Parts: sequence; structure tokens; C-alpha cells
Amino acid sequence: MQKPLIDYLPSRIWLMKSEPDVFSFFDLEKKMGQKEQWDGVRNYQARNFMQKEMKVGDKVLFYHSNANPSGIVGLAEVVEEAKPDFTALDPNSEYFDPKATKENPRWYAVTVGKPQKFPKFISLSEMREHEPLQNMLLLRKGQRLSILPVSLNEYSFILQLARFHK
DNA sequence: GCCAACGTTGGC
DNA sequence: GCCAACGTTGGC
Repeated sequence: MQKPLIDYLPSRIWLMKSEPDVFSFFDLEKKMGQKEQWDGVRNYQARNFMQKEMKVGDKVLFYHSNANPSGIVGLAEVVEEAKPDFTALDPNSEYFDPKATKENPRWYAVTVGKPQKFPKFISLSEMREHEPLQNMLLLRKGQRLSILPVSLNEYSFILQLARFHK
């Protein structure tokens, strides 16, 4: 019997996946103001995390998915609470959702900023090697959610692996 | 490119 | 509400 996701809440630490070909950690670093709304999420569970659970100041482990290799590149932070994701209303956007309206935007997204690159990149395969990370939601078979809560112990361990001290 | 494991949609 | 068909995610 696996622990349901909801048992990990409330969390103040999150792992957010992004495909680097679409939007990478380095894109965030280069972004004006070094912040970006996390738009394009079209999964209800991930949206609910952003809309209902994520608060300004929450820590974000920035994960590159579909990458060579996939893994955590650095730390970031929630800098603005969830607001409507207007890409859903834009017919020219690949994230357009015909069911979204101005009155009911349907999709919401937090804004992520304050990127801090890890001295050492943490690959997915490295995470699998470490006992203290074996219960990470990220490592669960079949877990595809793009936003996942992270426990404090997992977070501390990852910061050590990444040689990140602050 | 393959494909397992999910999530979503829509007919009934 | 069930569930088959389809679409997506993301590691490999």
C-alpha cells in the first residue's frame, strides 16, 4: 500500500519538471527579472498543487525531464501565487484550451524565480542510488506528475548531494 | 523511436 | 458510472 500524494501535504518544497528544450533552468536564469509563470500545465492534480498548496517562498527543485541526462539542475522559489494561465485563452498558443474562458480560466500557474544553480547536477540515476531518496515520489514507478511535493529530509539530502550550502 | 503507465474523453 | 479508445509523459 503506497502512501497517497495528499499525505505529503502541506509541503513547502516542490519538484517541478520542465523539458529543457521547451523551458530550461538556464532560460529562467536569463529571463528578465529571473522569473517566469509556470504556464502550460494541463493536468488537474498539478494545477491543484499550484492553485491550492503552493505559497510564495516555497522552495522549488528545478528538474529537467526528457533530457540527457534528466535530473535536478538547481533551486528556485515560488515568487508569485497562482494566477490565471492566459495561454489557455490564446488560440495561437500550443496550450490553448477551448474550454477555458475569461470568467473561468480553468488553468492557473504560480510564478517561479530566484534561480540558484547547484554546484553539482543531480541526475535521476544518481538519485536512485541513494537510500534516503528511495521514497521520493519522483522515483515511483509510473509517476508522471510534473509537480511533486518533496519531504524536508529528501530536500536536505539533495542539497548535500548537490554541494549546495546556504 | 519504443512503450509502460497514466490521464482524459465520450458513447452508452 | 463504466470502460474502451485515445492521448500524453518521460525514461530508456
